[in-house]
Parts: sequence; C-alpha cells; structure tokens
Amino acid sequence: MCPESVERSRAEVRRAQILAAAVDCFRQHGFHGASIAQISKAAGMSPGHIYHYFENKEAIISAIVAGDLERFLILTAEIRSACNVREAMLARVGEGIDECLDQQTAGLKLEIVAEASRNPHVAEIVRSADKVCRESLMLTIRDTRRAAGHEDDDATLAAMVEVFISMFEGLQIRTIRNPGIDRSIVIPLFQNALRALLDQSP
Amino acid sequence: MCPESVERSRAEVRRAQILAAAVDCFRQHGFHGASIAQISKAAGMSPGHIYHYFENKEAIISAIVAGDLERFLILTAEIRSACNVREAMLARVGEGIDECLDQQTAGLKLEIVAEASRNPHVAEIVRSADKVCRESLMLTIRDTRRAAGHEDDDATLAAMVEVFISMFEGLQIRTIRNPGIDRSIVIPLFQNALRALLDQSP
DNA sequence: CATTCTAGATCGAACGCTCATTCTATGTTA
DNA sequence: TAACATAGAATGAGCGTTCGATCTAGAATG
Repeated sequence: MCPESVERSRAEVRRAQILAAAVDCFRQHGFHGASIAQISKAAGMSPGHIYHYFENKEAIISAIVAGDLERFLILTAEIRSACNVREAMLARVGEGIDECLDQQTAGLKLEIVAEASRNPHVAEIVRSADKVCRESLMLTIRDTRRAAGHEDDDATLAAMVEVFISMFEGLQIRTIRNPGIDRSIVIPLFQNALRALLDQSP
Repeated sequence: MCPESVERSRAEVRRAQILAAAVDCFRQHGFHGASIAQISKAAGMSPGHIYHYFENKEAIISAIVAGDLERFLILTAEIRSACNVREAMLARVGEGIDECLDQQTAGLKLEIVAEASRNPHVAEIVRSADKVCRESLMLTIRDTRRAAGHEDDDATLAAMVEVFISMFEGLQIRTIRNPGIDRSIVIPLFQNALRALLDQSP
C-alpha cells in the first residue's frame, strides 16, 4: 500500500545507511583514505549499488558535510529561542564543551574543515552554513549586549562572534593534541571568558 | 674539499627540496590526495629518487609534522625569555593571530591534526610536541599569575593553557570557514580576553 | 696531467595492487 | 510482466614502491 511513499522511504533508509557507514569510514581513514569498497562493506551492500544513491564519492562527502552543519544550525536556533539568552548560553557551555571534546566527533569535523581548505565545492557548503551560524549568533550577542546597556557596531559584534566560536572550535583541535583535558576545570574558565567577552566595555 | 660535509649538505638540500615540494602538494591535495609522482615532479626529481631520502610516504609526513612543531617550540621559547612575559604575550597577540589567519598555513595544520586523529604514529609526534608546548606555557602563565599575587594549582593552570591555546587554534578553523575575518578588530578582543584569563580571581 | 676506477646520485620503466566507476546479469516485488 | 533493487565482475587509471641501468664527479693511479 501507498507504493510511492514506501519506495521513497526505502530509498531514504538506504541513503541513511550509506551515510552512516561513510561517517564511520571517514572517521577512521579520512575522506581520501576511505574507499567505496570499505563503505559498501560497512553499509552491507555491493560497491556498485552505492552509485544508485550517490552520483560519486564527492556527493557522499557533500551530504555528510551538509547534514553535519544542519545539526549545528538547529542547536544555535535553540539557544536563541531561550528567554534569558545570556544565561542560556552560559548554562549550555558544558554541553558545547563536551561535544567539542569528543574525539570521534572532533576528528570528523576537522576532516571536513581540512577538506574545505582545498576542495572548493566543500568550501562553499561549509562557508554558506557558517554564514548563517554567524548571523544568528551575532543577533544573539547584540541582544545580550543591548540588555546590558552596550551598543556595538557590526564589525565589533562580528569579531565577538569569531572569538566566541574560536574558543569552542579550538577545543576540537585541543582534544586531539591533548586527550587528557579535564572538562570540569575547563568549563568554569570558559564561562569566565565568555562573561568577560559579553560584558566588556567598548 | 671536505667531502664528508659537502655530501652531507647535498643530501640535506635534497631532503629540504623534497619536504618543500611535499608541503606544497599536501596543502593542495591533502596527505592522502597528494601522490609521490606529484611530489617528485614539484621537487624536480624522479619518483624513485625520493626513496633514497625517505623510507616511504609516511616518513615524509612525519618529517613535515616534526618540523612544523619544532618551529612552534622555538616561538614559545622566545616569549618565555622576554623580561616582562605578560606584556610580551599581549604584544605578540597580533603576530600570533596573523599566523593563524593565514589560510595556507592553517590548512596544513588542520590536515596534520586530522591525520593525528586517526594515524597513531602522527598522533604520537603531535602529542609529545604539544606536551612540551603546554608545559612551557604553563610555567609562563604561573609566573605571570604569581607576579600579580595569584597562586593556582596545576589543574587550573593546565586548564588556563587549554583555553589560551584553544582561542588561537580555533582561529585556524575560523579562517577556513570564514575567510573574511577582520584582524584589526579581532586583535583587541583577543587581548581583552587574554587579560581577563590572566587576571581572573580563582 | 691524463686516464681509469668507483661509489653514490639519479632516472624511469615496471610491478602488483587498489581505486572509483561502469555495466551486465539476476533477484524481487507489486 | 514491468520496473526497480541489487550484486559482483570488469575496466582502466593511478597508486606507492622497487629495481636495474646510467650518469657523474672526484679519488686513485700511472
């Protein structure tokens, strides 16, 4: 019954299966180190069959990058919708730090950025999603600053956003270079740093 | 004359030639995307000849990673040897930011960390060098804090170091995701953030 | 000084393998 | 039966690496 939607969902399941397997393989071997043969084995299907769902390997990479950034957009939207945005940001610092400190997650995100630094197609996906994130975060910080009586120009707000994101994204590099980071001590330091950033006089 | 040293320097010149070519190729195509054939062409020699100077491709990667980190160790040593360390750090923030914002440099550093997240050999090189950097920076910050009358335990100092480095390393990711960062506005914000980090009460 | 010798530098073809991708044949389902 | 799902072998290109042949520059020899 309902053949159209059943078939569509079957195709979607297969696509999701391939993407999940690809994420695994890319984490372990990188975008260029992982082969279609490996991915197809992890996904439980033949190599050729993958080409029924993705035009080529780069299309798989693009889909993973796009999905990853979509998830991040949802997170920033959540924070912005909180009633007291400043406190919501500070309260969720621990959550953000935990995600950045996860080595599996961090490894894939670094792989994506490294790929973006040389693959124009991936760069475009990454940069357009980043633009949306930045703009959302900029509005959030502007509101927070206004509530505390500060009025900043756009360039300053943009720079604040960069410092804010730098700290978290930097942690993704840190957790690879130093796997022994103590989250419980880093969290209050991050909160202090963010308070200083949000409260500073112009 | 002096055959031994002449021959040795010739070999060193060749090694340096190969490494320079490899850095170029790795930046453009990544560690696994760049081929020995490409590197040999860029270095102006035959593919086979490269194997007279490096055991295999991974040895080239290792040499680049090691050289990169050695340069960083020299930089931190310089800062630590300044008479007023706190002011030396703040004064050199712009310099550090400029290096992080360079997309070519950042791309290769991200490639290295991504590789470290899955290649145990590269991970070991990266982590042992990072340990030295952290310890050096930790002593520097401890001295600075003591001079201002604060005494911190090792865990807190270690976390301060992580926040400090996170900001700079995060900027390497930022410059890929957002190539339009305005350095002149980010620099004072970084200085403020660092002051807040170094001056905070425990 | 001219010649021979030799050891290292260098080349580039060749090897075996794996890759991304294609294609044809077969299975499945409605 | 018609249309789609799936398999897996085939293809040709490119990979890292090896290897024997050639070149070259300086030492040894006469």
